[in-house]
Amino acid sequence: MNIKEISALCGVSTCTVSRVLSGDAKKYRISDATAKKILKVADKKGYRPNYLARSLNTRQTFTIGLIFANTVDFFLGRILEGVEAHLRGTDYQTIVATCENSSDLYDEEIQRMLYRHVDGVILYPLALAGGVKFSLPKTAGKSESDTPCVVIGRHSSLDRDEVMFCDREAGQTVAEGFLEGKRRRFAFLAPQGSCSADRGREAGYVETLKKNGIKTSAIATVRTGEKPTPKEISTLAKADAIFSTNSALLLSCLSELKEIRDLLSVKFASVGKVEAEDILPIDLRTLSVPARAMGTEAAKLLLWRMENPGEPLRRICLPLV
Amino acid sequence: MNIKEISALCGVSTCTVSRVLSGDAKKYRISDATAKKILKVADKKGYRPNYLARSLNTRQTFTIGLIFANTVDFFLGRILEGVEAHLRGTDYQTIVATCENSSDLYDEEIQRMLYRHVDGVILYPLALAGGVKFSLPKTAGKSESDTPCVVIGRHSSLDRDEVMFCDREAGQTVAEGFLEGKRRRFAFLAPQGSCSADRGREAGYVETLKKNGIKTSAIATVRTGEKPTPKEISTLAKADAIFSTNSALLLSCLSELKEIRDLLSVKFASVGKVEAEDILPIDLRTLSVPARAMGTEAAKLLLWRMENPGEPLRRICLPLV
DNA sequence: GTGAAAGCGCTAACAA
DNA sequence: TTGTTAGCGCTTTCAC
Repeated sequence: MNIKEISALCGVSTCTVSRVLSGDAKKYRISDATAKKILKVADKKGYRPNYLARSLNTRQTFTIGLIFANTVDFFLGRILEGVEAHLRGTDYQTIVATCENSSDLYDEEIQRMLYRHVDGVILYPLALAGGVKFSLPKTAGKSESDTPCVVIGRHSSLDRDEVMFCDREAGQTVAEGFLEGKRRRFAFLAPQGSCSADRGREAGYVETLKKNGIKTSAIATVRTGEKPTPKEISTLAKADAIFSTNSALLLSCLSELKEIRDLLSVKFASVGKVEAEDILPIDLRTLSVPARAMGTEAAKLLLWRMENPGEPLRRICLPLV
Repeated sequence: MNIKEISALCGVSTCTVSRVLSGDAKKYRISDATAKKILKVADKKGYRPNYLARSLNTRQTFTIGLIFANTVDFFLGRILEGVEAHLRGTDYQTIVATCENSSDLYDEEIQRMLYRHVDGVILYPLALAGGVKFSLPKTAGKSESDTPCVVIGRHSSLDRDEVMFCDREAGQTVAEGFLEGKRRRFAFLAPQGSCSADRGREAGYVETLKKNGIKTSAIATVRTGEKPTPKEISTLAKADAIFSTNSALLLSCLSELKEIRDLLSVKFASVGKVEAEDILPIDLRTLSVPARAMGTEAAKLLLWRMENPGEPLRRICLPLV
């Protein structure tokens, strides 16, 4: 059932049908009678416009690309739900891509999105190996810089609108909690890749500790890979306050840590809710990541940007709770 | 940069360009010279075909719709990665939709996918309120039944290819473990909605217990909502072996359960990995859900079905580990 | 108020 | 081996 058949059924031209069905009946001052007739027939026949054909003309595909450099477990679903919650009621649809933390895939997926003519992109960027600077996708070109894009969760070198977490503040909050608990030796635990979120949390944490008279020598930083090494575990074991940038990472270290240290004498903190928190036999404080809100805010910001291409960049920061 | 410009640059017709760039140079016996020339120019100019225009002709959009009735936490990201891993190297792209467990949204999203002319759909269906039978989406029509579709995780009333978990076997495995542990009073814990996965796990569990001489009166079933009621908790407290169809659900009950019962005297089992499993002060056995594999298998099955529309239905069952 | 006609970028039947 | 021509379903001038 297409516009042509409808027009035949109604005895009007395809273009009149198009006008009515695009909601432009008023604009073109189409008579109520014809408009109603067309709408009725279209409804009865279950007409659905072909968005491919429409997009070919309008250069709008009503698709939003969502690119995750890696899937962040709980995260991804929540962010997605947030995005969709905001997009619901609009005609936009989400295309997703995950990149398994590979920079080649990351670049490729960005290109694929552009090829698909997405109207905008939400990007959770890659965390690079330590020391490597964030870089523009290799194939960065004009078309890319023209597509509206919101960066979430981590900074990238792209100069775009952003929705971030208040990572520095989170580190600060944790440090303050540790200080109240009269701790003396501190550790910071993060995964090996470098991302702005982890760096921000570390900075806020270390800064606050130092400001309160803690010496650098009493603050250890551990950046661990898939499996923590014995050396890393023993570094952690010396601390009586451990802040991990990532709950899953912390938990994966605990089973080894408990072999060489009494866990109850340590204060823990980490980012990301832990399901079994209240029956866990440790003193753990977790900060929740507002993932869904991040999705919603990112979608909101992206739609706004699509309407307002000339406006200055916006940066939103969401507190961890 | 479109096919027309390329053709002008090469001094050939658009259709020759189209043939070469679609990889059909051989098929149409286009001379090596022209083919090479076209490829070179296209490459130099960074030509990217417009897939909208192509799809309008071919009636293939090279998109796969992925519909999640609800986001299953960890699950969603893993399934998505599995799907994408299989789709990588093909030209297919994934469109996703989540439905927040709402049956209205679920129907709507299915319609949107069809409207988008996806080439195939992977569907994680809705779990309905207790007693309600699974139903076809309200707007089920011809076009829908024509779109290839693979159902994952839970049965639906749709008669389609499926990738499921071996739920019955999982229940059986758990029951056997409990029996070895000389347990006497058993419980099964599930969320309130009814889905085939939960029913299968329950059936395998109860069946095996009964087969081993356990009386019905010694097997309790608890179907709980968001928050377990005191009554539900006290039912659970009577058991010395508790199998939950869902780890998160189990954990959410434990904090209350521990107030009225010594957790160490209970054997627990549940489906879904628990991060902190080895430092958790309970006797818990978890079965892992092969979510990524499910994604991969579903994608594989869907592509196969798209190629083989006439073949009989296939049902794949993935063991929980 | 409505319609005719051109065209979005590409593919495919039919010629040559 | 290549080109001509006619669309795919829709939007959009421009004309009446």
